[in-house]
Amino acid sequence: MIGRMTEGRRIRGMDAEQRKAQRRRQLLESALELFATQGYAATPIEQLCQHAFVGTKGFYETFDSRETCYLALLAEITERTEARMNARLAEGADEADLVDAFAEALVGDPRVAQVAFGHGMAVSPALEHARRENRRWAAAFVLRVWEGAGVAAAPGVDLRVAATGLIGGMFDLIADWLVESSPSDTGSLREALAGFYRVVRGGVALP
Amino acid sequence: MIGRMTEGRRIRGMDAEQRKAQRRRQLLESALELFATQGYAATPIEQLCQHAFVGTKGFYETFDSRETCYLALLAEITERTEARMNARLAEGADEADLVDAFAEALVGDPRVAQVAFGHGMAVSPALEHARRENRRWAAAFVLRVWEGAGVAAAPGVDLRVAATGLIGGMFDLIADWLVESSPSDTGSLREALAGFYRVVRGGVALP
DNA sequence: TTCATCCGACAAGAAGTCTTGTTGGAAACA
DNA sequence: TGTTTCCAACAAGACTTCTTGTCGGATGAA
Repeated sequence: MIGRMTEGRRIRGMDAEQRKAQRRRQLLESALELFATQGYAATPIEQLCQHAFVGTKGFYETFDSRETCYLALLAEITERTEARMNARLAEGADEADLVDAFAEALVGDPRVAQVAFGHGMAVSPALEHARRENRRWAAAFVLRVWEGAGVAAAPGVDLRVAATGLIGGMFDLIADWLVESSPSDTGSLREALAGFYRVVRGGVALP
Repeated sequence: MIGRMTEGRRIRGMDAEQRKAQRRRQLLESALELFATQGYAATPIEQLCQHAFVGTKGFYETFDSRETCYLALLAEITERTEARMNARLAEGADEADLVDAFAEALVGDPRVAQVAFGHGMAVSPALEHARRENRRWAAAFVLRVWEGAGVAAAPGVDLRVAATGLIGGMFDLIADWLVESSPSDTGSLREALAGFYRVVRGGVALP
C-alpha cells in the first residue's frame, strides 16, 4: 500500500483492459462452439463459463445476460460477413463471385452457419424438425405441380433446389409481411408471393 | 355405489371422451392465440390453462409437455393447409391459383401465419429481430448489386420482393445443407446457392 | 332435494437457471 | 521470497417453471 499503482498490474503481458477483452473473446468463441453444437436454448451460462475458463462473475461483467452474449456473437458474425462482402463488391467481383464468396464465408466454419441460420436459434430440436418438415412438404408439392405442368428445366437448373429456394423465399416474405404490414393489408402479401413465384417460375423454365 | 355405471356421467350433454376432446380443442385454441401474440417461449403452461379454462392437471392429461402441445398445434395447422392445397390441386387449379390459395390460407387468420412462420417459434423477440436485420441487410446488398449491374426488371417484377425472396431462399438452402450434408461437402452448397441465384436472376430480368 | 361424480383451482415439491457474494490460489512485482 | 492484485472456482439465495397431489364447488342424476 506504499507506492499506489495508478493502473492495474499486468498479467500475462496484458493490462486489465486487454484481459477483459480476452475473456470476451473466449466467451464468444465458446458461445460459437456450444450454441452451434447444442443450440442456444440448451446451453446454460455456467457451461459457457466452464468452456471458456471464465468465472460466472466474469461473465456478468462482460455481458448483461445470455441473450446479450448471443446477440454480440451474431453481431460479430454479421459484421465480419458484411465487411467481406462489401470488400468483394468494391473489388469489382461479378455476381457469381459474390454468391460464391458468400458461400465460402459460411463453409469455412460451419459453426458460423449453424449459429446464424441453423438450429442454433431454435427453441428445441423437435420444433426445428417440425418446421423443416413443413418446408420439405411444400417444396415437394411445388415439384409435383411443376411435374404436372410439364416444366422443362433450363440447362443448369436443378428443380429440387429451385423448389426449396422458392419455398424458403415465400416463407420469408410471409415473415416479413407479418412484422411490416398490418394484418388487414392482405393485398401486399398476395402480390409479393405471386410476384416472387413468377420470378422463380420464369427463371426455372427460361428458354 | 348400488347401480354401478359402466360409463361416466354426461355433463353438458357430453360424455367423458367428448369433454376431453373439447378440453384439447380449447387448449389448442389458446395456444394459437397466446403463442401468436407472445411467442412460444414466453407462454408458460399455467397461462395456457387459465386462458383455456382448463386445470393444469387437465393439461397434463392431454399433452405430455408444452412442446408436445406446440407440435400438435403445428401438426393441425399443416394438416389443414396441406389438405386445402391438395384439394385445390385436384380441382385443377393453375399455378397462380395455388399460390393465391396458399396466401389465403394464411391471411384468413394471421395467428396461424404467426405461429407457423413468425416470431412464434423464436427464442426471444430480440433474437428474432437480429435475424431479420441480417436478412434485410442481405436483401439490400443484392439490390445494390443489381442496381450497379443495371438490371432492368421485367414487367410486373418488384425488385425488392425478388431480392427478399432470393435471400430467404438462399438462407433456407443453407439450413437444408447444414442438416442434410456433411460439413465437408461444400460443393453441394456452392452449387445450390449459385443455381438458385441464377434462377432468380434469370426470372428478374426476363426478356 | 340429495348424492355421486367431475374437473378447475389451488398447493407444494422438484428441478433448473440466474445472479451475486466470497475465497483460495496463481501471477506478477519488489 | 514476500506482498499485492486479480480472477476462476465455489457457494448460496431468489426466482421461475414444471409436475403431481388434493380439494371444493359445480353439474347432473335419482
